[in-house]
Amino acid sequence: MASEAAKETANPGSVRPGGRTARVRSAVLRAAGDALAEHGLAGLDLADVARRAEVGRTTVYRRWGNPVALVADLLVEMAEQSLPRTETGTLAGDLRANARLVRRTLADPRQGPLFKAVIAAATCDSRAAAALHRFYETRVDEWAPCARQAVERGELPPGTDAREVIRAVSAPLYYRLLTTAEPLDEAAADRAADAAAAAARAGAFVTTAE
Amino acid sequence: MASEAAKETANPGSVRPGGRTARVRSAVLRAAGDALAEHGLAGLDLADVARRAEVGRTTVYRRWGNPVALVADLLVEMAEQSLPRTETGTLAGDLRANARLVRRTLADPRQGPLFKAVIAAATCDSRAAAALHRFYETRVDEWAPCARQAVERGELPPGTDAREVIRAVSAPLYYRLLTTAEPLDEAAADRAADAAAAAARAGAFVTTAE
DNA sequence: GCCATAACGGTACTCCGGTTCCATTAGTTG
DNA sequence: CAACTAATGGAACCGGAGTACCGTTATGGC
Repeated sequence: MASEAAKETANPGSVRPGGRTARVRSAVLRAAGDALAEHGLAGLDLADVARRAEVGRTTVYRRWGNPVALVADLLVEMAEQSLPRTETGTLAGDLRANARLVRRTLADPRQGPLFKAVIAAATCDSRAAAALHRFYETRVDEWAPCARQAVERGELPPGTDAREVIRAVSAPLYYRLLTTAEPLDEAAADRAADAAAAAARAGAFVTTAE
Repeated sequence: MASEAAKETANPGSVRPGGRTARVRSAVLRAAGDALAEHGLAGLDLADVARRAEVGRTTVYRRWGNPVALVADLLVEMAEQSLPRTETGTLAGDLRANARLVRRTLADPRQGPLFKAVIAAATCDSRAAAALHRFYETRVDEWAPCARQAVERGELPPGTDAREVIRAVSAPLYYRLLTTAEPLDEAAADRAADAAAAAARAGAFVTTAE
């Protein structure tokens, strides 16, 4: 009896997710990414996004409603498409590869501003924050195995928290991106990787018992 | 001849910076801090700030104009008041003290959200970004001596970049704050300090020649 | 291929964030 | 302490962001 009363008005796009709806979504998300990269989160105007996506203004307001909700959806999309990791055989090599990949992303003229905007959105809205956390969770999980293998190889002490090692590589790069005016060059990436490797070897990421 | 043509309309508050003007500024900045801590950057409404500060709506719009400009000014204020650092006599001790101070700040129910908001603002506006960079520059400079002393003591290799060591302590804490849902506990702070110390001892922050 | 309806998109409207105007208050200067 | 004017703040105003309405399109089930 509750069949039509229960769902009320489930978000548009959830009942007929194929065809046009999917096309609209991807066009809007792409446009939103462009707009974010250009003007940042504060300059994100839904009407402008609709224009760029060649989609009705009404549609964007109905399906997303506000800028941060749109960013949250963009993050879900971004989390889905992860790029493969490279394996070099040594911890130092793997971490450098990771650091350089992160650096290249953050220094990219489109991706860099986009990541900044997405982080800003996460600080404003808990749904966006959850989406961002998920995004980084998948990214870290993708690379954690290289630290785990280093433990097996004997390069790192047993009990080392593999995910924490990977996070230690990214952290200085994000910190530099957000809090300094200095450029994110390859030297900074290598330094971040080397520092993480050194700290890991010294046992800084060994989880004590628990 | 250019005496009155040159300045045009210098921002209100710059000609008579004393008395009431200063009082209004500090009331507005305090109110802005409260509002940011509560609703985040996206929820920052200038009219609301004016109400909290018991100041005319017009005044806030005239002197700051938009949310990010207000945040930028707030950052200038925050940069001025730096808290003194404690000295323990060893690198490990000093870095732990620093890490715990940073952690306490970021975990604070008012300061934490405020810092998030301020970082978000910096990603939206270059003036806010410049103010944020200045803020961290002064904070890092405040603590860099402890790494410099460690070099003199022989705890760290010569040529170590002291400021980079301090940044390495904060980086994982900010990274965790922004990209994960995990809490910022004291263990995380100590781990950050230990990792930075280990990396520094291993020479990860030695600036090669130049 | 046909029907029911989810989802889109144009138009008209509303409401409030932001501005303008001007009278009032209070620093600052001589 | 008097005159000058920067700065404030109330009130009226304006424009555009966001909403409501409804006809049109095309998806998904049969």
